[in-house]
Amino acid sequence: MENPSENRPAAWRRLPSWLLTQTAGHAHRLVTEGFSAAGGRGYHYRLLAVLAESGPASQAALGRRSGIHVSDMVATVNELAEHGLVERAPDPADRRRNIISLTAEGGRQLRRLEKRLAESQDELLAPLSPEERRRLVELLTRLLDHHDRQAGSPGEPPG
Amino acid sequence: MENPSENRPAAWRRLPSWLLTQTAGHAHRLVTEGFSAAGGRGYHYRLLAVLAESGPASQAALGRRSGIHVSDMVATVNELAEHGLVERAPDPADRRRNIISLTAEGGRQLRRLEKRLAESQDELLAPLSPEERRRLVELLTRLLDHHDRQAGSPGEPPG
DNA sequence: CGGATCTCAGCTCAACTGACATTT
DNA sequence: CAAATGTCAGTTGAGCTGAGATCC
Repeated sequence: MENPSENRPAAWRRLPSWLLTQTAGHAHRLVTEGFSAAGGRGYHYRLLAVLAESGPASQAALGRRSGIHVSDMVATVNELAEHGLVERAPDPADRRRNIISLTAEGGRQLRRLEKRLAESQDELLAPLSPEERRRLVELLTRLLDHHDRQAGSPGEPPG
Repeated sequence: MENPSENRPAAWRRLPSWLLTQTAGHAHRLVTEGFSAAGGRGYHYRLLAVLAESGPASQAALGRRSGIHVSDMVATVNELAEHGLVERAPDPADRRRNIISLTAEGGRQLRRLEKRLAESQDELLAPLSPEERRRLVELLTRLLDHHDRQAGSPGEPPG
């Protein structure tokens, strides 16, 4: 029995999991490059965005809302605070907590990062029509909702 | 200007890049768990699959066909060879090369991994109908082909 | 010599784990 | 006491870089 296919493209390159992880790799690269051009990174954007949307909060609460791990939150807040984009202040009502708040410069940086992010999305979806983009987003949203509810501990707030 | 939304879900959770990286994370977890249940890992499957499809070859050639980096190929071949799933033999025609070939036991392990992989795909796509799965695969394939051609050095063989 | 091959050590980056001190 | 919070050190896993030895 000789091997019937010496030059066939590997079968796994059409599998959904492969397509997903590979396109996600490209997406991650594009987004990272965009953020980097504005002097930021993914965690910076996520923290700034949550601060802008939900207002000042403790590091633990921000971690839950942004999906950033508590121990990574420490470094992220350090970096943003060093550049004056957020402020760390002790919570007088609970001395374990730091209250993190967005500065005016932090708000401006957030807008820069949002602009880069929008450009990245467009570059990522370049080969798809508007209708196709909507369908892709809809299918991925269904997948993500399903698996988030599946894998997240039952009863846990959906972040 | 008070903040108009204290509890809105973060905007970026509907962005294509976020949906892609998150669903890819779930896909990666499901596939890894499946492989692990059969005593294997992603690199093992990819190498065994390429060997079964293209036949024995040098480590460098296998690396190009599987997308596994040459230096990771060393460890992957070591692990598979330790379990008797592949064989390493010097190439008499070119003493720089090792010719890697699949053993019978390696073929059986490949079939086990393929079965687990198929199960993972089904679990990943559980919330989608057959028609939706086809559309998702088609859209992702278009995205991946576009960005592979975009990012891969022009003139490079498409792996 | 240039270039390919194999090997090893180490790095990156996002995510996570474990431990610890402090406070509630 | 248990639980939450913030901090630090270290780990994982996929992918990559750099260097060296060997060979074509």
